[in-house]
Amino acid sequence: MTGDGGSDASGVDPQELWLTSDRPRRGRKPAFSRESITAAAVALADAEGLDAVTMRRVASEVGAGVMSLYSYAPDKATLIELMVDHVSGELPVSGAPTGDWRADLKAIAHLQRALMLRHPWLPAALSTRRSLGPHTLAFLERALAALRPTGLDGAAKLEVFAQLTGFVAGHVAHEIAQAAAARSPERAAAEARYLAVVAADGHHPELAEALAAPGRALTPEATFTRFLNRLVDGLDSD
Amino acid sequence: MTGDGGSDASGVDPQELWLTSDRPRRGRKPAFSRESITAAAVALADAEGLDAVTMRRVASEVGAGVMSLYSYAPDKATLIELMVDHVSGELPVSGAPTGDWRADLKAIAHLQRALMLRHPWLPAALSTRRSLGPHTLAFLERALAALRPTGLDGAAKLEVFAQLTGFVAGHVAHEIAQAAAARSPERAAAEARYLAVVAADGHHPELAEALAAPGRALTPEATFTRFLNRLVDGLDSD
DNA sequence: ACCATTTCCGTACGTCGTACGAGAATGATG
DNA sequence: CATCATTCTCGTACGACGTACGGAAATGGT
Repeated sequence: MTGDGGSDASGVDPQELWLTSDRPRRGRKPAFSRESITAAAVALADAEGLDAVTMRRVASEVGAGVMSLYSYAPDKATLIELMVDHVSGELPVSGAPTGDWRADLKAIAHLQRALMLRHPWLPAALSTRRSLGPHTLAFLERALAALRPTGLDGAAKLEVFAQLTGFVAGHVAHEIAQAAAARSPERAAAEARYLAVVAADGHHPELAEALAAPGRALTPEATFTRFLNRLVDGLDSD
Repeated sequence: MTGDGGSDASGVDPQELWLTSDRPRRGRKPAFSRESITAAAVALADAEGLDAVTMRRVASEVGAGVMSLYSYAPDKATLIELMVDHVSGELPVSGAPTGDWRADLKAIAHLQRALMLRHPWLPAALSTRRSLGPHTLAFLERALAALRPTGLDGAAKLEVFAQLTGFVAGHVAHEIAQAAAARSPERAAAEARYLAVVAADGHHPELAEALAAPGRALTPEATFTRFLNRLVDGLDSD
């Protein structure tokens, strides 16, 4: 318990993390940094998935002892929040509102999607908890600015942003799962075989028909854009 | 490796789980059942959350040895899929299409939301993997029937259902998180304090304003309905 | 009576997050 | 420069997890 202003990452409030001032005047000098540890964790997750992010792996990646990490983040959940905010720093914060708030909102969603495709673990990490780090907040600020012309009240604007983010995360998660399934033909074949059995049992005529009608191959991008347009275009109808 | 038709739960294909015929003619009689184990796991998750569902806890809840569970499900992930399909059995399968497919689709979404509120671990369990058990398929069949009047092709109908489910899961997850936050005033106060600091730093004018404008208190139900309407009402605009 | 088959489950292994606390490094103070 | 409080480093250890292994027990077919 160091009171406020210490650089250690303990504290009751999760938010207190983002408020820690950076340099204590006494004591041993830190050999690592929150930044480098977070970056290593992100690189690990990008390369091998979120499950590969263990305290031991991150520590060895960064050349530290395992327990040293706990000087920079009080627990693993916090480290993941740091990761989320870290990659959120890749989101452009400039690009002020154009006046067409629908277009602005769609552009924002596309930025989020691109980020999540670049860091496929992000939707899963977001589903655990909402982070409120500086980069996340900067992007939120941009989204709120874009929503200004709607005249919505504060709570509604925040709600729209949360909903939009949730929508993008859900879509990208699905998109990634599809891509992964397509990459392992054995799994895909097994599922197809199973569905064929179900379709043949006579109790699922609609499913049978849906599977029989091929439907044109649509890029994930196109599907995303279509649903996004539907959601955003309906946004001011109360 | 028992070939096909055995009651053990092994097999390369995850789907094979749902195809296992139930009674092998030889060997010791099972002391438990997939059903009772799954039900115990569901009860546990309902009462203490998904993290409380460990093989040891489920086994002790059901009066079995830990390793006995593996005669009924090949691994924990499969057990969770069983749980998902189990609670999906609570979804009414009757209630044929009324002809107004938008209303039907909205009703379906409301049913899903109610189910997820009753089993708050469900959104998290769904985010891991899509299950295709008999109850899930029965409900999918109903949704496809409701979508028939749209004239969408098979792939598009499946996509719409996946998207709708994802939307509901995302919304309910958010809803549950909000409710949990509201129930622990300390956390809420900490977050409010933190946001106040951020709002006061001058770099987040939009956020400051959004927080200042109170906005009427809207029930989660109302918010859900609003977003759902937006999504569904835009659905046939190509 | 025998045996193939299936289930039951105690034991054990490797991995995880992380509590503890001893040692090393540092800046402030005399 | 000596002391000391402070801060960081990290080896060790603990409990909990998923689950592989394999022997014991039960069952139905022969």
